[in-house]
Formats: sequence, C-alpha cells, structure tokens
Amino acid sequence: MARRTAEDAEKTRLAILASAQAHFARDGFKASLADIVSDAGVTKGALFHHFPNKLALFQQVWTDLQKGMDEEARAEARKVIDPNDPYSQLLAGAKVYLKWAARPEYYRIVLFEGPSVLGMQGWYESDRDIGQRNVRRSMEFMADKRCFPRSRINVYSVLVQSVLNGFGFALGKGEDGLTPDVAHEAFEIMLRNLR
Amino acid sequence: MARRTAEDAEKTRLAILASAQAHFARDGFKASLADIVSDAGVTKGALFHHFPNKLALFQQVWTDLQKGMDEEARAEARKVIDPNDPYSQLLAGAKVYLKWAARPEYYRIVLFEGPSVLGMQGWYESDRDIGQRNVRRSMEFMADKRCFPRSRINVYSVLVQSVLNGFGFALGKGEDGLTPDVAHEAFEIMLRNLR
DNA sequence: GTTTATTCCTACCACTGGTATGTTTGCCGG
DNA sequence: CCGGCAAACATACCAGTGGTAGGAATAAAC
Repeated sequence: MARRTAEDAEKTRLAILASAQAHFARDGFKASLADIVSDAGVTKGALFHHFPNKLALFQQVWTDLQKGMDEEARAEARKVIDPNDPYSQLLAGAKVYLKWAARPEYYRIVLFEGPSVLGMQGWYESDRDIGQRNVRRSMEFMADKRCFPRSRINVYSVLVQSVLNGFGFALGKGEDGLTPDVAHEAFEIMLRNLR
Repeated sequence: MARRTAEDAEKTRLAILASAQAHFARDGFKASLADIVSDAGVTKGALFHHFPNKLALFQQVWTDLQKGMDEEARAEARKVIDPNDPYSQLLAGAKVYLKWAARPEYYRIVLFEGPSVLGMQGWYESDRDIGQRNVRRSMEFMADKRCFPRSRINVYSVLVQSVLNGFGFALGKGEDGLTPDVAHEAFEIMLRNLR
C-alpha cells in the first residue's frame, strides 16, 4: 500500500492512537511498538510517519485523555449557578476528575505512567497547566474571603492538588472501599476547614 | 578474576548497588545496566550473579532507601514525649519524610519512578506497609478522640497519605517556593481541622 | 500529463536486558 | 595436604527493542 487519501491517513493515525492507548493502559510505557502497530493493522513505517518517536506517541495519548477530562470538567463547572464562585466550580470539576480517575486507561496512563515517562518537567508542567490553574484560582478566592492568609495560597494549592491526585490513585486502584462520592465528600470537608 | 572472599563479594555487591542508585537517580529505570556495571568496576556477569534481573536490582535500591527513611522516622517518632500519642508521632514521622522527599535520590527513585516500575500492586503494598500503617493508627486515634466519625477513618487515611505524597513530590521538585517547614505547618493545620 | 509530495512498507541497525558457558580459586572433608 | 565442589565472577552470545534509510505507489497540484 502507499499514498492514500488524507481521510485515510487520519484513519490510520486514529487506529494507531487507539491501539496505543489500549496497550499503554495494559502494559504501561514498556508496551512494544511492534504489538501496537500489529493490533492497529499497520507497520512501524506508518507509525514513524505519523509520530517522531515512541514518547511523542505516548504524549499524544496522554494529551487526548487529559483534554477529554478537562473539557468535561469545564463543562460541569460552567453549570454552577454563580459564575463568580470558583469554590463551587472547583468542587464540580473535582467531581468529574474523580470519576475519570476510576477509569483504567486514565488511571494507568495519566496518573500512573505519566510522571516517570514524561519526566518531571513535562508532566508537572502539563499537570499544572490543566488542573493547578483552577485549584490556584479557588485558593485565591478563599483567601480573599478571609478563610486563610494569602501567604498560604501556594502551599494549599499544592495540598489540594495532592489530595485530588491521591484520591484519583486510590479510586483507580479500586480497593480501600472508596467511591467517588465518599472521596468527594471528604474532599469538601477538608477544603471547607482549611484555615 | 574469579572466586573471592565472601567479604570481597559483599564489596562488589555494595559497589553495584551504589552505582545503580546513582544511575537510577539520574536516568530513572531506563538507566542501562552496561553503564551501571561499568561505573561499579565489574561486568554484567557479577551483576546477574548477585541479582536475578534489573527489576530486582531496582527493588533493592528502592527498599534500602525506604528502610533508611523509615528507620529515621521511627526513631524520631519514639522521641515524642507521650508514647501513647499517635497524632504527635505522625507529625514527627511526617517531618522526617518531608525532609527525605527533598533528597534527589529518594525523590526520583522512590516517589517518581517507583510506582510505574514496581507496578501498582508492588508499589502500593510496600508503600502502605511502610507509611499507611502509621497514618491509619493516627486516624483511629483521632476518631476515638471524637475529631470525626469512625466511618471516615478510611477516606481520611487515604487523604492524609496523599497530602504527604504530594508534598514530597513538590518538595522533591524544588520549586513552588516550598520548604519542608512550610509544608509541615500546612499539613498540621489541615490535619487538626479534619471533621 | 508530468511532477511532486504524501503515505506507507521493507530491510536493516545499534543497543538492550538476559543467558549459557567458561574460568579461576577460596574452602571444606578426608 | 590435597582433591573436588561450588562460589564469584568474566566472556561471548542471543532475541527483541526503538529507530532509520530507502524505496514504492499514488493522490493531488500545476
């Protein structure tokens, strides 16, 4: 086979991404490219035409998952009654995030493998770009409402983000008798009582 | 070279472990065995005589680091005035943990690479064995003191563990203007106000 | 209708973790 | 004191990995 329609090319690209997501979700980053292209019905030539290397492929899978979660979270946050209430928006977004964390692909690829694969800079930057901004805005909002001194905005941002991450992990793992609702309730209590 | 004294053997074993820790700390699990044995002054034959495979080598490095941190944390917890106060013991242990998290080898090997390398079961189990037990004991203690209902012991254990993990991460990463002291203060405030 | 550039395949490469086998020699029973 | 076993390595090698080079076919632009 050779030159196809741009539409066909997009199809193979998506097939590669789908297969890659499945394999990364099951075997982590160590999933072999041979298996990925085999299940996608193409050869390595196609893969390396669409992606410069394995890491870029993983990054794309990672980004797609994050984007999906982020869009749903934003949509849910927009439904909050008061559009100028970052606190409620954070709670709404957190609810969505905790649900996604229970999904095996999101759990394994984004939360589990993401850090070590993308490296500390890459992962932390992307993570901060997507989640931390909302968290930080909410912390500033709470500080303005005299919940706690502004000097603690920084630490509390890290703290809140950590709790969301950790709950995501625990939910993704499945045990601990933890459900998204229980986690969300505890999250809110903790948040409300920050001083 | 060939058969040496048992003492000599232990020396090469330690040399391999030291070199492995250095390389794993810098390059993560993808550090090559060739480089590790080269810097240790031995060959791969020696490595595979002492360790069954690369993962076992990593596990040993991981365990040694965890053991070092755990021993120091326990020692510090034992210095607490009231020996029947898990709350204060947790705070003391947390202080030690946060300090270790700022050390690059501990950060990279235990916190960063550990999860994806050892896998969810291996990492979570070991992590829980070392840290979670103390956290859980403290949560039960606080529940008994009517800080919050016993039904929340489980969630809060996960929550507290997550905060420690996340602070460790942020400290290890170095930025955010975060110091062990600031993190520890925020940790205590959060803990004290759990309902 | 010729050219061009995209899309993909095949063949190949350097390197990796891991193995099989060989070699030296401390050590222990007789 | 000494023969043999096994510990403690070294050497040579292998299957599989991510990645590359080059070519073939053809959709698309002119």
